[in-house]
Amino acid sequence: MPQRPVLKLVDITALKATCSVCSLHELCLPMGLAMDEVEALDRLTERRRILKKGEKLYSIGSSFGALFAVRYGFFKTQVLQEDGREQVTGFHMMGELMGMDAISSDAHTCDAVALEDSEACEIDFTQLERLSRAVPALQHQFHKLMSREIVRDHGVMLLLGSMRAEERLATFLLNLSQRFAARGYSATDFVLRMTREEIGSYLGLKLETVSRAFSRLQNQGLITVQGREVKISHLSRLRTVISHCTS
Amino acid sequence: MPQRPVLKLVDITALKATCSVCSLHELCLPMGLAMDEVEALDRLTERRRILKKGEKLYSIGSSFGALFAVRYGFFKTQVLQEDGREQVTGFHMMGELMGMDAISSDAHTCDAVALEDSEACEIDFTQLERLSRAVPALQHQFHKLMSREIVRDHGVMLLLGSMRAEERLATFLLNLSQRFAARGYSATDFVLRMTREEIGSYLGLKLETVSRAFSRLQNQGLITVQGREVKISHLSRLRTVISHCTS
DNA sequence: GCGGCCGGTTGATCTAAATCAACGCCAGCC
DNA sequence: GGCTGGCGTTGATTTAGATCAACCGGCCGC
Repeated sequence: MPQRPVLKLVDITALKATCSVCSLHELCLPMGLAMDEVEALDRLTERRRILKKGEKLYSIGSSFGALFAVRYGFFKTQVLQEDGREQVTGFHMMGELMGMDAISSDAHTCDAVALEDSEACEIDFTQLERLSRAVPALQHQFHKLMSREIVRDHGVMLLLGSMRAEERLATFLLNLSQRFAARGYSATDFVLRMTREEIGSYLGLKLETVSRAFSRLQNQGLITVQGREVKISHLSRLRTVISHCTS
Repeated sequence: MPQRPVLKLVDITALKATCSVCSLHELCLPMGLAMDEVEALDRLTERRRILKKGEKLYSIGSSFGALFAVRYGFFKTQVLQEDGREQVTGFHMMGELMGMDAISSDAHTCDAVALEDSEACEIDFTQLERLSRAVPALQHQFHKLMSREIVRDHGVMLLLGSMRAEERLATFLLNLSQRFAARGYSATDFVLRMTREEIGSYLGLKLETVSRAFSRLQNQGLITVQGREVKISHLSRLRTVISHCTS
């Protein structure tokens, strides 16, 4: 299995417990909080949602009451248009916060679908606002996470607006690599949780184009792909693909 | 001049004054606040930034200390890549909040450029966080505005990822129309503040393609364009362009 | 008044990616 | 064990938009 935890990971019972002992501490909402503050946060996140592959965490139009933090597993979020066209707006892995799009209208504006068996913490939003009024560090961390989402989206807009297929795929792989690395997994060997079609939707490409881009990166000796298993052979050279592609 | 205020607008001295008397009340941060709460907000927004066309409100990399609310005028925000390619990430008109991308890293991640002579309120972010801890309605309104930004970006991602040129332009025009209308201006007659190239960058198209798309919409009798003056002759038919284009 | 430049339009040609199509592989299931 | 359907790859062809190029009109500065 190409994904190897490198950080010490707490055992499975601890994983089932609260923020205070959660290994995602440094990625998620509790970051930077004092012990007693984390314990207050614990009380907001008692509900867990366990999902099988393919199940929805929430749907477009459903009423908004809580944010979700990915505990383990993998999600995609997608928006759709009247005519059925859909666009994957993001992939979400452990420690990442989902559902912030719903605050503005009190209803979810996208579907969140588990791409493998997953678990998420449910964080009541009214209570989160209440607690963050009392805990400045939590308030600020929450604002940072919302802001990060905006920055991430701008990055995707740059990608969709001005990159060619190969650059898009390289950018996507490097982003995954960096996020896996931040979680203690290998930056170079990982298994994709999504289909070529989902990658294509996210990158604004058709699945055939994604497949060809994979093959081309492989022929250039930058990566090895076999289905969903990816090995990045040259992280630094892969970086140079972006914006050196052609023009 | 095709842009006619329809709402009552306060006179120019009032416009120069505080949130309490600002005509953008219902669009901006003060929305939903009680009178005394708005007055507290006033104290955070004493600084004004007046910019000539072309000047920058802030730049990529500059340190973050405040958000900005557009008072009058028009801005674009853009991100750029090492190789110089740039992407317009948004256009911002009065009542809209800018700079939220900078919270996550304490530094601005995009340039904000005035597209005409403009003015913005500077809102110290530390103080805004402090005040919003005391005023739940302000806290919630701020969260809504950040969330709206995320939703907006998802919409652009959908556009960039799955629409054809004509649909993209129609979507863009309808969005402007709706925002002008919300501010008491005509929904059908307005003057664009940006060049074809800037529109193109925002929509992921080259300027020639934007120009041709304008011409095609005009030939279909949906709009009238003369340079930057746009008249939407068939709002509802323009809406059907989106997602009915071909496929 | 004139020249130059910027922004915009339009035409001709090129090209990256979409589309159409065939095929291979594997997993799950009668 | 063989069948089926989903997923992925690859090839041939088409096409939307990019690129290259010419031209127009208005504005600014000299």
